[in-house]
Order: sequence, then structure tokens, then C-alpha cells
Amino acid sequence: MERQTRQKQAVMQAIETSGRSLNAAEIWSLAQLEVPSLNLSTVYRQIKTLHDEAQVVRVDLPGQPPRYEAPCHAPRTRGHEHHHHHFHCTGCEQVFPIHGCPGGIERLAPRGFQVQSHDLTLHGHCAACVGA
Amino acid sequence: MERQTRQKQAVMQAIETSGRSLNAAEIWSLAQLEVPSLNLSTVYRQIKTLHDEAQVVRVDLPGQPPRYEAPCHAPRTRGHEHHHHHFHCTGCEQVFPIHGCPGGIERLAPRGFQVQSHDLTLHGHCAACVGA
DNA sequence: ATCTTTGCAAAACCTTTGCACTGCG
DNA sequence: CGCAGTGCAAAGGTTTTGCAAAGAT
Repeated sequence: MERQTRQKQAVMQAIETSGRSLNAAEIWSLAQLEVPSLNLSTVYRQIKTLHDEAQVVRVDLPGQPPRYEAPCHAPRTRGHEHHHHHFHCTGCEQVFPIHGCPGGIERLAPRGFQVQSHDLTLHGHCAACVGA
Repeated sequence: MERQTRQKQAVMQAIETSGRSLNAAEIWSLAQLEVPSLNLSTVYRQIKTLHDEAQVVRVDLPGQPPRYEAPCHAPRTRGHEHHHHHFHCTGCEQVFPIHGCPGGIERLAPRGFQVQSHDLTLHGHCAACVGA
């Protein structure tokens, strides 16, 4: 049976309250504000558990370590995660969700290929880094 | 001054003749057919050299180790690499180039964000794996 | 008291680096 | 020959795992 611990809560809360996608180290930093003794291994283990329970979604961006974010149920579609993409700021390295999606992507595949899904990542400067 | 070696030729040839994007291990396997004693470190070093010389292009797909491919000069645009994306086959794990690109991607960014570039990856089954 | 979860340290995995040797020019 | 390039082994960075101790129920 699953137990409630300060560590687990700290990890979950870090992911939920950030509003963006965090990698393991970022989650660790944030969760340590809550539980200073928190160990990185524990963060990885909690991430794995939460991911298996579909409490967090893994976000893979090209050339980057995996990030994790809280499931976004906005236009709730039968329990499915809302389809969205990500903006990667090359200034502060933070990753933000973006909600649109260009159409007609299936048409780009070579003839005979079958598209199951797609990932789109935008790179650039976030509002804060454009100003700076 | 730069020297010609069997190892360098084997690495370059593996990348050029494959017609797709290869990771370090794949390059190693292929190049070893040519030079069986080839060391993985040498492969990494040659990749780095070739990449610095713009002889190979690095391809990062979400959640995957970096791959490398020969530059595609098709619609040669003043020496620039032709802008393209990739199709990742979830069956055979191979990666293929795709040449279209959906428009209006900049419009997806949040207000105040500045888009510099983008990556698009399609996932699915390639023609061979659809048939199988 | 039981049994999951934790912290620590070691291992695993991929990539890079130090160093002496090979071999191209 | 001289020095770029190679092989090997060791080191780095990140994630995973083994194990004894801690702590939730």
C-alpha cells in the first residue's frame, strides 16, 4: 500500500505549482525548499512512481534531459492529456507549454508512412529573456 | 594539418551511405565493417571533428541520443543546410528525413516570446514497418 | 510491528578525456 | 621524422539500484 511522505508531497508540489516542465535537478531544487534533506535518488524514484501513476507527464525535448510536468486536463477529452507542445527558452533554459498546433502534419510524412504522433518544439527567448 | 586515415574514411562513409540519421553506436557498427579494430572513442572524436567542419549534421530527437547525418544540400540555399524535419519509426527505430514544414509556427508562441527556430518530429511506422 | 520509503554509496550507462603509441605526410 | 590521429583505460555527468535505517500506517 502506498504511503504519504513529506518527500513525495514536496516532489508533487514542485511539479504542480511550477506551471512549466522541470527536469530532475529543477524538481530537486524546488522540493528541497520544502524538505532540505531530500535526496536526488528519492526525486528520481518519486518521478518514476508518479509517472507510472500518470500523475506526471514526461516531456522529452530534442537534445535535452527529460522534463516532467503536471497533466493538463484543460479541454478534458475523455481523460486524455490535452495535446500541446513546448517552447524552450535558450536564454534561461526554462520550458513553457504552448497550446496551439499547426494542422496538416500527417501530410508531411513520406508516402506509405503511418503517422501516430508528433512533437513540436519552439526555441527562442521567453518574455523575460527578450526584455533582458 | 588534417590527415586522412582509414578510421576517418570509415566513419564518414558509414554516415554518407546510410541515407539516414545514425547514432554513435550505429556509426560504430557500420564503420567496423570497414575497420574492425575501430574504437568507439575514435568514432566520437571523428563525429565531433566532422560536425565542427559541417561535414555532418547533428539530429536531436526527443528522448533519444543524438544522431548524425550527411548534410542535405538539395535546394541549396547559399550553403545552408536545407531546412527539414524527421520521421521516427517506432518499429525499426530508424529515422528518416521529411521535407515539408507546416507554416505559421511562430504564431503559436505566447505573446512576448521570440521564436528563433523549431523542431518537428513525426512518430509512426515507416513503409517497411507498416507492411510488416 | 510491518513493510514502504528514504538516504547513502556504488553501479550502470553514455560520452569525453589523458596518455603513450601508431602511422600519415 | 614530427605531429595528428588512434586505442585503451580512466574519468565525467546523469540516472538507477542495493541495502540498511527511518518512518508511515
